[in-house]
Amino acid sequence: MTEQDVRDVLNGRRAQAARNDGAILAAARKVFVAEPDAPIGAVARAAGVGISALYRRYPSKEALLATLCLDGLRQFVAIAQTAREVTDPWEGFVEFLRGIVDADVHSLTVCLAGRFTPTPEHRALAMQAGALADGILRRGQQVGAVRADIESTDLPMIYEQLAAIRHSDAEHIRELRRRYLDVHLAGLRAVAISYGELTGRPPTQAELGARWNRTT
Amino acid sequence: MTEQDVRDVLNGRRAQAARNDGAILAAARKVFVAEPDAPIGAVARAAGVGISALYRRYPSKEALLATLCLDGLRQFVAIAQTAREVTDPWEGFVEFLRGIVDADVHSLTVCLAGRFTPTPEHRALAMQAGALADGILRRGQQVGAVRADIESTDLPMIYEQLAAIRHSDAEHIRELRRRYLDVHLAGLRAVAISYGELTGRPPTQAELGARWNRTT
DNA sequence: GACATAGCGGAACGGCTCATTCCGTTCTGG
DNA sequence: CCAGAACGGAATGAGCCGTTCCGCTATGTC
Repeated sequence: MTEQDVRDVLNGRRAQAARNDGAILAAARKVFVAEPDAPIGAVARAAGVGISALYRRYPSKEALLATLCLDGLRQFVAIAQTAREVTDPWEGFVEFLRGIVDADVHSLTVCLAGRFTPTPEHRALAMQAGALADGILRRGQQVGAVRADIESTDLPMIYEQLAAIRHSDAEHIRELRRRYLDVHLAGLRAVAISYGELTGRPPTQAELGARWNRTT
Repeated sequence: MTEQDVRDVLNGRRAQAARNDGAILAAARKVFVAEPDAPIGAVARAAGVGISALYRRYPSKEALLATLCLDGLRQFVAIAQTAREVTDPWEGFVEFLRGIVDADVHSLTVCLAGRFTPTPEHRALAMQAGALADGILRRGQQVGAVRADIESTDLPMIYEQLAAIRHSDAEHIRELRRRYLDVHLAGLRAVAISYGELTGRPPTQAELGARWNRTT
């Protein structure tokens, strides 16, 4: 058994399949985060496998999306729980938002919702996620760090706005999102307290102008 | 002639056609702002006309989009010029952003760009629009109202984020966008100056939760 | 060493959407 | 009373995409 396991790790049909499991899920995440209604063939290509390798694991596109979304929700909960451990309420709030935005969890959850029939598990996790976020927000408000006229239903709108930033490659997107999250945070800070310098650089003229250059 | 003109205004094939001109453009604006790649039939339905009425005026979907975008750019320029007249630099900056967001100009311009081949006129107007916005921003910064680490290429990202808010009906969307524009403005105000209370109400739980309720 | 088969790549299929065209009808302006 | 402008909507044809199917390979077992 041991010897076989070792072989399985390196080559062997079964090991390859196991590796494909991860590759497919990772590719799906990348593809669907970038383009929520990408064709399923794009996922296969990104994973470097054929379409059938994909259908062997998920009976339909919908099932794949549902799985992906479930992952996203779990990630959301994990991020929120980590942020809750931070002692300073404001710091925790900031870490929470940064975590959500960096991991692009919003694209994995809300942007995918509506494209598959949610299971009770989806709903339960979504509710838990909401409750956690609510707690983090309230804690920040109670110590006067976060402005009081924000409600927990405002938070998804913040993620949504930041998730709408979709320029070029993933690396650059993260940088831009962090920049504008800083603006949001400055706006969310309780009255008359500045949050600090912006991080990252704004987009360049060339990047923005690219949209006007189609010639086909 | 006079008598004929009067009749034209009330009924008459030609008058009906003239009215359709406006109806079609208005419908197209409404439809494409809400859903940038809506089918052209949706525009016809929204305008209450047949498809051929539409093709009589525009040789293709692309031509319609190009016209719409041109309108949007002109509107952008008009809004910026009005805002520039405002004496107080900060007030002018605020009015500018509010105007852009309320009129959903971003959806008419950038969101449509890439869906048609831009003409030189598009490019020229886009450049003029950019220059105007740049001036409004700089003026706000020079008097210390707008934080200094913002650049003019940041502005389109602000519109883009706000344009991403697309819940339910137009009325409600405007309210929400104003609310979050307030957050942005608070974040854009120069250090240690609060911008004021949020306007509008956040989305309700029910609105947000609707995304998890698909059962098909 | 042979074979049943898990796992796979990718072509083929069928349904659907959508831009565009076409045709018969209606009504108007002269 | 008619030529034709204007129109509504069905027909067309292309393209996209989810899903299925088929032939192949390498593996694990007897």
